[in-house]
Order: sequence, then structure tokens, then C-alpha cells
Amino acid sequence: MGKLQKMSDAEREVMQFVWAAGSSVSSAKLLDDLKTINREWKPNTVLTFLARLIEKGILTSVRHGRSNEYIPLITESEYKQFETRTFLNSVHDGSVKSFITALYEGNGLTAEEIAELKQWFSQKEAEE
Amino acid sequence: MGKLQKMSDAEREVMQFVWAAGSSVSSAKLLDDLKTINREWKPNTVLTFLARLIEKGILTSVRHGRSNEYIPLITESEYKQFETRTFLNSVHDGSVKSFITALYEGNGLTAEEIAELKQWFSQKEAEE
DNA sequence: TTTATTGTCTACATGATGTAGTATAATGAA
DNA sequence: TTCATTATACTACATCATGTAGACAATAAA
Repeated sequence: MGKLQKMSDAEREVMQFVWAAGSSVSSAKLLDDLKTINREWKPNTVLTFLARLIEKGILTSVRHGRSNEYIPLITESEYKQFETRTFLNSVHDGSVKSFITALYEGNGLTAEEIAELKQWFSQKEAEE
Repeated sequence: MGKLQKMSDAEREVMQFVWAAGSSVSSAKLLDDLKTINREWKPNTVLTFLARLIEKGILTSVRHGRSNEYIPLITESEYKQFETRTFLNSVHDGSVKSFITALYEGNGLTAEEIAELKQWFSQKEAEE
């Protein structure tokens, strides 16, 4: 399937609909769903994105009659893990604390977020 | 100066040396410093990176005699904030908790890191 | 004023991305 | 069984980012 690769913005938009649709989607439904967010993509354009998602190890497809069924190879959560890890390594030398500190210093953390995270960490500690 | 833009990998490597050098660096010193990490860059190659860093709103330069002095327009910390915010918005819909959860679920958080972060949050709370 | 140095401009190949047309293959209708 | 339909696969192409650096210009030093 090839090594997992980062997806582009457009691919991400499409993939979000694939994930939202459940364990698999027909192209027909996907094309239809995509209409709801008026992205003026020609069907072929979307098909190209899907083909690239397959090359990138994120999707796979099975022929089902005259059309394709698209099936995610990884969950959205797994994908986010991948991107997050990659980002952390390249920008913060792998340090989560550096990440949090950067946000905090840039006033990127609201009081609510801090409270929420503090609670999250307390809970994790409790679980141990 | 143009809006702040993301730097490329090579630009980041160079920029790290600029930041490390203090409030400003001469090109001579920079070229010299860069030799220490055997990146086989021709001087002109590095000069191109510097020019692009200027276009991207990260650096500026003043002519000092026949050579240039390069001066960061933002600190490394400020730059990290920028990248971090951008990443968070594109991958985690701006949610720090989503970020932390992704790492945790992917076993990207060691026990030490959890402890460290928990402590960090407690301290922040205390400061309020 | 000539020369050596250092910077700016220009170039170019490669790869990613957004965009979609054209060819092909599979299927249902006649 | 043949043909029209139709969805997919293949191909194309412009634009932009990136790594790489040569050519030319400006300027300080001798």
C-alpha cells in the first residue's frame, strides 16, 4: 500500500467525508455528500483526489459492480496521530512541552483550555 | 515586510543558526557556522535561503560595509507559535485537547511527559 | 582605477497540488 | 450479442515551492 504520506488540503476535505460516511462509501454517495459544501469540483477532480489518497496509503477501493467503494485504511484519529507526530518532530524536536509552551506564550491557550487540559491530565494520572 | 510565511526545511536549518547567533549575524560568520554541520551548501545557496527568509517576513538585513548583517524579525519562540497555531487549526480544528488526545492514543506520550505536563498545568493554575 | 569580495538576479529541474479532459472498460438495454 | 451508457483510470498541464547554483553587479580595498 505504500508508506503513509501527508495529504493535501483538498484531499483532506474529501477524506473527511469518507470518514464521516462510516466504514466505506460509494463514489456516488461521496460525490453527492460533497455537493453539500459547495465545493465546485468536477467529479473527475474528486476522483483524482481519491486516486491520490490511495497512492498515499490512506484509502483503498473495491470495485462493486460498475462503481467503486472507497474504504479508509486508517481512522481519522490514526491519521491525526501521524500528522501530529510528524509536526512535533519537525518543529518542536519532539517535545510536547515545547508545543504547549509555544501556545501558552503566544496566548494561544484560553483559561478554559488550560482548565480542560489540567483536568485531562489529572484524570490520566488517576487511571494509572 | 510581507505576511509571515512558513519556512522550508533548508530555510529552517539556516534560521536556527541565525537565532543561535544572537540579535544579528554577518553573512561571513553565518557561512562559517554552517560549515560545522557539514551541509555542503555553496555560499550562494545559503544566500538564496536568506533572501527567501526575508521575503517570508522572518528576517531582514542591513548593509554593513560590503557585507550584510542579518537580523531576525521574530524570535524562534514566536515563529514556533505561528507554526503551532497554523498546524492546530488545520489538523485539529484548533483544539489543543484533540492534539493531546491524538498523541496519547498513539502512545506518543511517555509517562514522564504526562507527569511533566501535569506539573506544568498545576503550576499555571497556581499562578492565577 | 583595478581587483577581489559579497550580494542580487535569474535560472532551472523536480515534485506537489488543483484542475479536468480523454480514453477505456464494464454493464445494462435492445 | 452488440451497442450505448457511464463510471473509472490514465494523461495532461499550469502553478507554486524547494533545492541548487551560475552570472552579473556593486563596492571596498589596494
